[in-house]
Amino acid sequence: MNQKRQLLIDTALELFYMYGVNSIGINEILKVSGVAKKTLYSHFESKEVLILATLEQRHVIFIEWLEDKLQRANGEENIVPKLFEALESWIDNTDHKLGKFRGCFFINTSAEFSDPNSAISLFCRNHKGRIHQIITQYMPNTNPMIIDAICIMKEGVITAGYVANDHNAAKKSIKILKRLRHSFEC
Amino acid sequence: MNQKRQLLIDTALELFYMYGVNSIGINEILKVSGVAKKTLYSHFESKEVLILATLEQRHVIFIEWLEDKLQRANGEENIVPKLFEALESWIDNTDHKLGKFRGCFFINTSAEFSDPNSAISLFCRNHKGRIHQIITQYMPNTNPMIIDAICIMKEGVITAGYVANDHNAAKKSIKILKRLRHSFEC
DNA sequence: GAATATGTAGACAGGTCTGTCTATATTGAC
DNA sequence: GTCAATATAGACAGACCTGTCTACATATTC
Repeated sequence: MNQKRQLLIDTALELFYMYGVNSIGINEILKVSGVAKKTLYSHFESKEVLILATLEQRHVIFIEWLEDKLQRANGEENIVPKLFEALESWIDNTDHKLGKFRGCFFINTSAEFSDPNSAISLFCRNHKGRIHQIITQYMPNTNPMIIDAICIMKEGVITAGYVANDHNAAKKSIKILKRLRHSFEC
Repeated sequence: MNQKRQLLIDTALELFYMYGVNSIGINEILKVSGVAKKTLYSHFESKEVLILATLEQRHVIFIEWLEDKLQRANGEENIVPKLFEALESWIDNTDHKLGKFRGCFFINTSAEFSDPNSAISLFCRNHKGRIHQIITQYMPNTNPMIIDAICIMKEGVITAGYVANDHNAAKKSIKILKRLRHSFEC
């Protein structure tokens, strides 16, 4: 059944994101989902493959969330506020689409895998590249330096939000990027 | 002996940083260091206490490294280039003081501990606060908005360097921050 | 030289982990 | 009703984990 497969992915993503992929064992996922071990291993040949499936799932959800936010901006100069307000609502737990904030699943998962050429590390790297692409796509007339600033600061905001428990970085970023944009106009 | 204690901390820090705290067992640290298990547990009452000691050690090394770099800047406007060139050399492995680059030890370790009130998470948070303080201290006449930008981008550069394998973010940050500074002067 | 502190080596307990396997139950197609 | 696919429950193997413990060795201090 694809239902069981999906239930396993949903349960695993929830637990992996909240507690870290190395802290959650297969048995925990089975207990919470109520699925049998044999069923899990008929859908996923190993835990690593299940982790990759949860990364894929998170990737799809994150991009849906991001594009939904960016589409609401009217005019290119509104992309930055929309993006960073979205990040702020994620960090503040006032937006529930991405679950209770515990940093970036891709950053956290990368941190647990030391081999930069592992399938998991590569997936996380590609995810970040894809996000960069999407932001660029929504800002075709914006100076590349500003796009770079947005992408660098976005990572900083998420990291500071999780590790340093900083809830103001997003608002600060909007002001900083506004000023940077103005410096190109005068 | 404090020698054994120090050897354990050095070995543990090296392994924890390279592979992640949950991927390295006590036995691995004992094997590499050649110290007996009883000795380890006479110095550290648990693995968690050992992890805290390695965080403390990394904190001291990182601050020494950072202050050494910042002290070489002549004039406040040179702090940003010095800081981000330092980050670049860390990421590029041309500076060996912080070991082979595998992201930020504090970010990575935070990612492995889900309880934000655990001693480990708190230590990581305080470390980030201390770094913010030091940067502020070296730039007493700089606009707070620029300081915020520096701190947010610094996190972004380290994260992008590790997860996305981006080696250009530091150079880009220098240009962005230079322009931001100029926007305050004219 | 005796006493004390500090070290080594590693067995062991009790728990967790991934992944395999057997035996049985349920479901849907024909 | 029968057959095949898909599910369940959970024992089990073999490995690894942290932390305790015993027995013995070495080094320092008095």
